[in-house]
Amino acid sequence: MTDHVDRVLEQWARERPDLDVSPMGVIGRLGRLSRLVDAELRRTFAAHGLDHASFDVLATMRRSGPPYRLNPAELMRSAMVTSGAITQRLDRLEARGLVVRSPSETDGRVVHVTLTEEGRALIDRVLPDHLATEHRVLAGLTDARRGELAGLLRELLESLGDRVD
Amino acid sequence: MTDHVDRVLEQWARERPDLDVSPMGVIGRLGRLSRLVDAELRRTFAAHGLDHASFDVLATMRRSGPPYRLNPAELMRSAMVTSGAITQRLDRLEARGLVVRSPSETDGRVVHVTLTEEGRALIDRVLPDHLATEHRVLAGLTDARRGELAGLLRELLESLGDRVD
DNA sequence: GACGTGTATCTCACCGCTAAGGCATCCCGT
DNA sequence: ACGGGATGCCTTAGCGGTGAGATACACGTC
Repeated sequence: MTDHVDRVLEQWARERPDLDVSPMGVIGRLGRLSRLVDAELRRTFAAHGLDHASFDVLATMRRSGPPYRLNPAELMRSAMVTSGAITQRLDRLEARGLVVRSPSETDGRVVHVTLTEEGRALIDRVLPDHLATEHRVLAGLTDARRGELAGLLRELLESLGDRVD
Repeated sequence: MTDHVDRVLEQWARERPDLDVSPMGVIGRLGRLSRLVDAELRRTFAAHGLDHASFDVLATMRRSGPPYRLNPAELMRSAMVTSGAITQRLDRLEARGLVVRSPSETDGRVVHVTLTEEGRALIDRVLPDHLATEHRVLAGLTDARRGELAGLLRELLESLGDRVD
């Protein structure tokens, strides 16, 4: 009963017994899991004509609550991508009529991004499907194990500076 | 003491109390952690003139042991990317003289990829730095917590079909 | 020994992200 | 009032990945 990473650790132990490769037990698995999960989520997004990047922006704006308005800078921090990536995401979403950009009246540097009615309708349509997919992905863990995992991941995130407040 | 994902869960609870967004507690954190860790590892790779893709191929070949020879298909399964991605990775590595491709003598479809002496020297030079970075990334967890986390991630990976043997 | 199915690799068009830099605007100390 | 640093957003070149498809070869079956 081993996974791919156990195999990798065995190989390193044989080839480079002088090195301590134990952190790969966590980091290697994080990477593989992230790829597997993303691939799974991607199919749900595609079924609604979306990709991960577009979904992320729409979801971030939706959960911010009325009036569904954020700035590119806020979206950038939330998504952990560069400003250029946000500009391009917004270009695509705006071209599809899912968001609109407008200049701020109080700060000439700032742009308001607002979810359109179609954007809000789309994300509300996708969300239940998306959550069903996420549930399915985690179906292999009991609720208790899921709670433990979420707690450990939060600990690690906080130690890396992913704090709020 | 909350992280970004706790904030997200609060927002959804306010905006869509009808939905069970609990799986985001795991999947959202997985995604953020993966991005943060990748960004950290990238800097170490860059310091040696590498990127994640190149490092991954070189490391896979190195840990396979003498004669440091694998096929594109094996690299593809290990890296979980498409065949096109492997072709391009090998093109780049071959152009730098870090691997060589040669036709199989026994199967006309198969290509042998072999680590050159420079390739082996490079990966052995990068590895200690890379492992030091991985250690640093996990420094916020005790050994016991790291073990728990690795175990939970393996459980989830196995439930998603990432088994060997 | 011809055929059909499956496997291994490569090709190519397209897509999203990064990194670096540019420009406009705001804020603050003097 | 003003100069300098910070901030917000956009631009662009280049890179690595996907997805669909092409090509070549292997192998079992009739």
